[in-house]
Amino acid sequence: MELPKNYSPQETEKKIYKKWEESGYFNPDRMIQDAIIPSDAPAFSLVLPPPNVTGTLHIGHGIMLAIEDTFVRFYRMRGYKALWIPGTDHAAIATQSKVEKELYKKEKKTRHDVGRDEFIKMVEEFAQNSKNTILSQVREMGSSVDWSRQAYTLDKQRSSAVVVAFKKMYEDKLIYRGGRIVHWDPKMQTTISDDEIEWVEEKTPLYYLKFGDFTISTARPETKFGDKYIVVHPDDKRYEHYKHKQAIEVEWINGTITATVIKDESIDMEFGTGAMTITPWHDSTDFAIAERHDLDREQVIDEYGKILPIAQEFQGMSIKKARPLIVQKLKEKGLLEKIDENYTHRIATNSRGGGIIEPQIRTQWWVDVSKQFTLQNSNLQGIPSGSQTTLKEIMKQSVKTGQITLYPDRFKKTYFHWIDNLQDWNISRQLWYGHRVPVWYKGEKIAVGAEPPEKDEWEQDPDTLDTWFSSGLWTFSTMGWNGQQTDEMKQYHPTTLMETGYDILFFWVARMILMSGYLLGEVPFENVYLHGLVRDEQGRKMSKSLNNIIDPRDLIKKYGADATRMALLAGNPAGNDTSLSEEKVKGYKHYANKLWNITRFILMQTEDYEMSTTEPDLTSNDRAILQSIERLETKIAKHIQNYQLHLAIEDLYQFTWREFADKMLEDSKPLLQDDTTKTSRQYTLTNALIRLLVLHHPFMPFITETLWHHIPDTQGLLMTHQNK
RNA sequence: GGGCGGUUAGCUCAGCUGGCUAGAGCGCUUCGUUUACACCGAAGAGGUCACAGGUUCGAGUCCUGUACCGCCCACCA
Repeated sequence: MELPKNYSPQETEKKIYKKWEESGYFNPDRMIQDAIIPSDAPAFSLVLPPPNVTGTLHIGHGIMLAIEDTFVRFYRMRGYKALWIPGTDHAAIATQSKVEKELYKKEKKTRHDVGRDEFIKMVEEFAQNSKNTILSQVREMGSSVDWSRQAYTLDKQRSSAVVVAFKKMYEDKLIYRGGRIVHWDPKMQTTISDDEIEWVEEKTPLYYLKFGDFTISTARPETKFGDKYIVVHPDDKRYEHYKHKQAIEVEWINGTITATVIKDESIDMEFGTGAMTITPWHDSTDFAIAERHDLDREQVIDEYGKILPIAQEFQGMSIKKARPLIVQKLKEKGLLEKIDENYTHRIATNSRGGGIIEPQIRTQWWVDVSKQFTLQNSNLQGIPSGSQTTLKEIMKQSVKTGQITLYPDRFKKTYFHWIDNLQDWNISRQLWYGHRVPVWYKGEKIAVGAEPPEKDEWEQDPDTLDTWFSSGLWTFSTMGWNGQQTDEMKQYHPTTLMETGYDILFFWVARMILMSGYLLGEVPFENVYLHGLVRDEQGRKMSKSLNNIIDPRDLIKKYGADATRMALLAGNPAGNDTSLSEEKVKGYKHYANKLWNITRFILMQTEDYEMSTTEPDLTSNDRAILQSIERLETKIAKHIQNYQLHLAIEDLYQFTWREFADKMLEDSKPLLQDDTTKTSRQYTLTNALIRLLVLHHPFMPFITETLWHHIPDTQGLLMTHQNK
C-alpha cells in the first residue's frame, strides 16, 4: 500500500478511533481476556474530570484530554491495566442557570412560570444534548476512555451513592442544619458556597454618618436601618468612657433609638473613627460579632433584594432605587457628615451566574469540617483506624504525609493555607436541578434516606445539594460504590492519577480527598497533576468579549487531533498557564507530516528487505543509531514517569527531526546504494522507525497508529503493542 | 493585609538536585527545482538570562533585597 505524499488527518482519524473503540481494548479487562497483559498486571487508573453538561468542550478540556490520554496510552503500552473512566457532571447551578437564561430569552418565562417538574425536564433535555456533543468531542481528541464504564453525576448509580454518603455523614453528625449567614444570590434565588464567590472591586462612595457621638462610615446606607449596636475596640482611648453593653440614645434615620455600645477586638482602630455599627443579618463580619456577644439580628432586605418594612417609606424598593433616596434623607436630617467618593468597595458576585450576592441569614445544610468523629477503618497515614479526627485533618494529612503527591509541588502551600482557613461547607442549594436533599419531614419528625419512612405525609426537603458534593465521590462512585467496597475498587482505587486544572484544587480535589478519606478511609488518588489555563497567543485569557476563544474542534478540523494535542502539551509543564496560537498548532501539523515522510522514506528504501527475526551483522554506525534510540527511550520514559510531558516532547521532537531525519536519514542515502552496508542499514531504519512510532504513540495516537499498519513487520494495534 | 508564581532571542516558552562556549518552536536573512517531505533542506543573524548585592573555583540555576507583571487567599466597616 503506497503512502500518499502528505498526511491528511481528516481522512484517517475517525476510522482509526472506530478501530480502537471496536477492539474493546479501551477496557483493560479485555486486554487481560485476550492475554495481551497478564491478569496480575499493575493498575494505572484515573477518572476523567467530568465536564459540565453546559454546552461544548473548550480548549481547556482539550489540554486535560491530551495530558490524560498521553499517560493512559503510555502505561497501557507498558503492561499496565490502564483504566480511564469517562463521565459528565450535571453541574447543578451552571446548567440550571444556562437553561434559565435561554428560557427567559426565548419565552420571557422564569422557572417558576413553568414549574419544577416541567423545568427539570427542560434541563435534562439540554443536558442530554450537551452530553452528546461533549462525548463526541472526547472521541475527536483521541481519548482512549473506557466507554463501557461511562458515568453521569446525576444518574441512578451515582445518585444512590450520594444518598449513602449523606446519610452516613448525617448520622456521624458531620452534616447539620443551621441558620447561619450565607451568600445569597437574589437573581438565582439560591445560596452559594464561599468558593463560588468572585470578588469584584467597584468604586462606591463611602458615607460618613453621625451616630450619636460617634461617626461611622458605610458603603451601604440601605442596610443601616436596623443598626443598634455601635462597636469599638476595647483598647480605644477615645471611647474609654463608654462601657461594654452600655445603652445610649441616638437620633437615627427613622427617629430616636436606643443603641448599645459593644467592645470587640476585631475592630481596626485606624480605620475611620474606629467605630462602626453592625448589620448582622447582611454582613458576615457583623454576624460574627453578633454571635460573639449574643446580639439581636434584624433582616432589612428580603430574598429578592427588596427593602423590608423596617425602613418605613422605603419598603418594597430595590437597593438601587432606594440608596440615593436614603442618602438624601440622611442629608436632610443632618446625619450625613461627608462623602468619600474615591472609596473602592469589594462586591461579592456569583461566579456561576453573575448575580450580586446579598448576605442573608438562612437555614441551610452544612458539612462540619472541624468536628471530631471516629474514623473506623483507615488506611490513611497519621490517622489510625478507630482514632478521633476531623474532615480538615483528613484533608491535611493525606497530602502532608505524602500519600498524595501534587504536581507541581508548590500547590501544597496554597492547599494547606486553604484548609487552615476553611469554614463549614454550605451544601444546600435552592436549585431544582441536582440531587435532592435526602431528608424528609413530618411535623417535628425528620428522616434521612432516598425514600420516606412511610408513604404518606412525609415531605422532602425542597433543596438540592451542591454539585461538588456528588463530584467529591467521583473516584469511587464511578466504580460502583454504594457504601461497600466493590471489585472495581479493589483493583483500581485509589486511582493512580488525578489530572485537572489548578483552578479547581479547592472546589474539587480537596472535596474528593475529604469524601474518600471519610467514607473509605483512603486517599482518592496517589498523584495530582494540575494543569494551567490556556491563553491566547498574547497571553490573554480566552473570553467571549475578547473574541479570542479557540474551539478545539476547529483546530482538529484544520490541523488534526495529533497536532492539536502536541501544541497543547509542548512547552507546558504542570501548573503553568500556556499560550496557544494557530501557528503553534500548524507547526506540529508539519511535524506530523515529517513523521509521515520519515516512514514513507523508510518504507520505500526497504521494499526489498525481509525483516528477519534475528538481527543481522550491523555496522558500527548502525549500532550507534540503535543505541541512540535506546537512550531516547530511556529519557522519554523517565520524563513521562516524572510527569514532565513537555520534556518528553522536546526530546522526541529534537531527536526525530534534527537527528534522525536530518542526519541519519540523509546519511543513509549513499549507504543504501552500497551492498556492503545496505542490509544493515535497512534493518536499522526499520527497527528505529518501529520504535519511534511506539514512542510517539501516546502523544500522537492517530498518525502513529495509521503508519503502524503500513509497516509490514508489525502486528495488531499499536495502541496495545507491549513495549517491554 | 498574607501567600504563590513570573521577568531568558522580535514573539511564545524550555532549561531537573549550580559546570552553558545559554536552548527550542515560530518569525527573520542568504542559498538550494537533491527522486521522503517546500508542511523541505543547508548556512546564518539575534540574548549584559529584570535590577543590585552575596555564597562559590564556577550562578538563568542557590541566598538577600528592589522593581514591575500575573494569580490565589483574607470579616477592614
